[in-house]
Amino acid sequence: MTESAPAGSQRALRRDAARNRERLLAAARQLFADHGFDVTLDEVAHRAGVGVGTAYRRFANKGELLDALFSEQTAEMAAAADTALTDPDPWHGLVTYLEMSLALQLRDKGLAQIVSGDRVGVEQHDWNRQVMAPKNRAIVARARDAGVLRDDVTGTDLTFVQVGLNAILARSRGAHPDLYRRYLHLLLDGLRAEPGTPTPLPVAALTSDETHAVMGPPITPGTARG
Amino acid sequence: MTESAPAGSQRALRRDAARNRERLLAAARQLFADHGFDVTLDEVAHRAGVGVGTAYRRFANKGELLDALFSEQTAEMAAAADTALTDPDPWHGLVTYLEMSLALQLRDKGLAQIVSGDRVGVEQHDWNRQVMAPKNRAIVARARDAGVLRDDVTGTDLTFVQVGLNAILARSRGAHPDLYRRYLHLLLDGLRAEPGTPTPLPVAALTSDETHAVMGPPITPGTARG
DNA sequence: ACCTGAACACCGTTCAAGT
DNA sequence: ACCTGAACACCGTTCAAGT
Repeated sequence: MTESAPAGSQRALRRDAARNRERLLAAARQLFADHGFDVTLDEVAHRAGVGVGTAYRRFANKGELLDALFSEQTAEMAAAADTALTDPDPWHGLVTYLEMSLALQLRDKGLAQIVSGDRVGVEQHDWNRQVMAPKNRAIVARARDAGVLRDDVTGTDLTFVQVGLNAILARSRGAHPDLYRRYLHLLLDGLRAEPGTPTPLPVAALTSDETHAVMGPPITPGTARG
Repeated sequence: MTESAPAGSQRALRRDAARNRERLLAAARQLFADHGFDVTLDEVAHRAGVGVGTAYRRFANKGELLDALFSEQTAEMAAAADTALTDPDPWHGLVTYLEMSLALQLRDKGLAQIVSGDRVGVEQHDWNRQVMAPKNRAIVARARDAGVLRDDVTGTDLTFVQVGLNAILARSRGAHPDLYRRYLHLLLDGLRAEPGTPTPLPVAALTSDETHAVMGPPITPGTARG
C-alpha cells in the first residue's frame, strides 16, 4: 500500500525500472502459464535477472504481479465472448464461448486459477467485473431471448459454471486434458430450454482406474510444500 | 517411511502414546472441520496438549493425519450411499445421495477438501476407491437400468460431478451456503434420460454484486500466506 | 528513484537430548 | 518407546545499505 501515487495518473517509470518491470512480467507470464501460481517469486525474479526486492517495488505482492498479467489474458477471454455475441446462432455462441474460455484456461494454468477466483489481485478483478460480467449477461440474454436457454438462467451462472468445470480441469489436465468437455456438455444439456433427447457426449468417461489415478494423492510423503 | 512395522499388523501402542494419538485426532477433527486443511500442525499439537514431534511420531505428515480422520467421515459418506441404494426410487436415490454428500462437505471443510482430491494421504484413499467407487457404480447402474438416467453416464462421473460442485461450494460456502444446489440441479437436468421440461431450480442465482463479492480477492494485500 | 540481497516471519518436517 | 522443543528448509515479504 503506497499512498504516493494520486489514483489514476502515475509518473512514468525511469527507463531501467520500466525495463525491469517488463522483464518481470515476461518471466512471470511464462512461469505462471506452465506451473500456475505456485512458482516462487525468487524464481520469477531470477529468470527476469533482477533481485526479489525489485519485484516488490513494482508489485504489492505476488498476487498483484499475476494480476498485472490478467489484462493480457482477459483480452483473450473478452475476444471469445465477443465471438459468441456475433454468432448468428445464440446457442452455438454460448457453447463455443464456454469451450473457448475453458480451452484458454487449459493452455494457461495461471489464467485458470484467476478465473476460478483462486488467487487474484484487486485491480483487474474490477475490470473483470465491469467488462466480463456484462458480456456474460449479454450472451445469456441472447440465448434466452431466442428461446434456446432455460429462462431461469442468468449471467452469473456462467461464472459458477466455469468455477465448477475449472476444478475438473485442474484435476484432470495432466492425464486427460479434455475430460472437462464431458461435463460441460452434460451441463449444457441441463441448460437447454427444451431438452428433447440428450446429446451424445464428446468425451468418454474415465474408467475407475483412471479416475483413481487422477484423484490420487498429489502429495507424496515427505515432499509436502508449505 | 518407517519400514519397521510388518504391513497389516502393528504392535499395540503404549498407553500414553495411544492417548496422545486420540487427543491429536480429536483436536484435528475439530480444527479441520472449521478451518480446513490450512490449520497449522503446531495448532493441532498445541490444542491436543502435546509437542509437534509427537504428531510426527504418529503420522507421517500432515496429510496422513487428515487421512486418519477420513475413515470416520467416509463412514458418513458410505451411509449416504447406502441410503441411496435402498431408496425405492432410483432417481430420487441418486439425487439425495448427491445432496447428502455435498451437505456433509458443507459441514466439514476438511472432508470437502478430501473428496475433491485437494489433499489426501495414501491409505484411506485406497479405501475410498475400494468402498465408495463400487457404491457410486451401483447407484448409477440402478438409475440407468430404471431408464431414468442417460445411459452414457458411469460411476466415475459422480466423482467428477462432486469435484465440480465442490469447487462452487468452496467459493460460496461463506456467504451463500446453498448456492451449490442450484448447479447440482442444473446438472441433474442434464443427467436425465428423458428430460422433458426443465425442473424449477431450488436456489436463486446470485446477483452480479453478490457474485463479485464471492469471487472477490481472497488475499488482502499484506496478508498472503505461504 | 531504484536496485540488491540479507533478514524476518511462518509453517512443515527432522532430530538430538531427555524420560 | 515415546516425548519435547529447538533447529532446518522453504517461501513470501521487508528493509538497510548501496548506486
